[in-house]
Amino acid sequence: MERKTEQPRRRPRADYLRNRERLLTAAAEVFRTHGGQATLEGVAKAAGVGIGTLYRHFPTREALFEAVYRREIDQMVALAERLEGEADPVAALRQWVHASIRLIATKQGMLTALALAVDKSSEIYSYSYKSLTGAIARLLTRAKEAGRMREDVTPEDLLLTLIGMCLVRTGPEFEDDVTRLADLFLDGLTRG
Amino acid sequence: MERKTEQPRRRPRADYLRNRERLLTAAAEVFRTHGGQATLEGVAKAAGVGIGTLYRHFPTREALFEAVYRREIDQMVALAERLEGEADPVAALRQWVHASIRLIATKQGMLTALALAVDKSSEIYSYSYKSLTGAIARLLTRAKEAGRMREDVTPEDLLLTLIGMCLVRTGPEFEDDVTRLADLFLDGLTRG
DNA sequence: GAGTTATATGGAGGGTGCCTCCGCTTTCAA
DNA sequence: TTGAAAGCGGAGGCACCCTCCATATAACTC
Repeated sequence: MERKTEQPRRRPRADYLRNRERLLTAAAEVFRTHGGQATLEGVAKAAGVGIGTLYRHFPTREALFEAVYRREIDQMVALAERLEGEADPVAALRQWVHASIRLIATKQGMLTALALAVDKSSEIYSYSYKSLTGAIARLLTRAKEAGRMREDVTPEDLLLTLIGMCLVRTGPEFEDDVTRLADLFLDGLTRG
Repeated sequence: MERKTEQPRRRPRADYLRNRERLLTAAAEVFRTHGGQATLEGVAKAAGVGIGTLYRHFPTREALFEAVYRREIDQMVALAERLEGEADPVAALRQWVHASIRLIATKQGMLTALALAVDKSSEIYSYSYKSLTGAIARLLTRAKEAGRMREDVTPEDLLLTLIGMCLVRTGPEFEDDVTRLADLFLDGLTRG
């Protein structure tokens, strides 16, 4: 028998780490400016590496999206957890929605990129969907327990509506417009 | 001076009309099954014409979308006009929303196709947007005049939200899911 | 129904992006 | 210093985009 766990023979090569970092930085920038139509060759060029290198680091377009945006998803989840401490559960939910819209606004192209390119069966999709649904669920439950929220609203309802509203708007008015729409929706779900 | 209006010297050629019809039929089918990623070469093939013929009839991808879907937009507008006669203005609005979702459901791929491929400055976009906004405006005004609707809701709010909700769902559950979301939204806007 | 002309056809071809593959280079560590 | 594992880049094959034009054909004229 060999050893149970093969520990890596070598530490990662310096060029590997350097190129990976360059690719992520370049990709975030290129997606932000070009949206979902950004070409991967453009990302590689911006990062100053060959296209082959990009594909070895991120074998699919989705893998690249995932690496670029997982951080943002995690931020949204973390914020929801922090807001569980808020006294007013409806205010907490609304704050979370507003903050999420603001976050997405700074990453113009993120959502379009995800919606256009990401297969619903992919890992990044289910990871994001599950994390966010879970985060919303806790905020929602508190509001319901306080009797301040329609009982039949699910976390999915809220997440999907929020995403949909973000998808139909673009440009400089994004944050204001989407916030307005989301508030209309939230007003209708809440009491008090 | 020549004659003011040049009347066409000849009537349209039979093959022109035939091919145009074939292209529209094929395009509707291909978009329905493949969504916005459908290739135009695929459409030409399905129609049994050369790619060059497709491009002469519809010089851009958007021109083809426009020709295929203008009818559907017009249907939604016509329905809104018919519903202006309804006694209950809130019920009328809800009926319109439900019917629109049902219509879109049968054209799976329509919305994705439009959202992915259509530039916001294009003719089909502004035509659709204006027609639909106008149609909704009249339904909305009646509901407001009856004191049954938030005063600060605009037709754009409703249209964008509806489109957004349609964008985030796909598959066999489409109609039920989207109707549910839209009802949540409408409930929150209306009184009585 | 033959000739004339306007109109329409199809597909080759040049351009671009996708992704794979593999010979060469760099880094690590012995 | 040197062997080999790990990583690199870009050529190349494929698919699709769209244009262009030599060829084909429908409509009109007499």
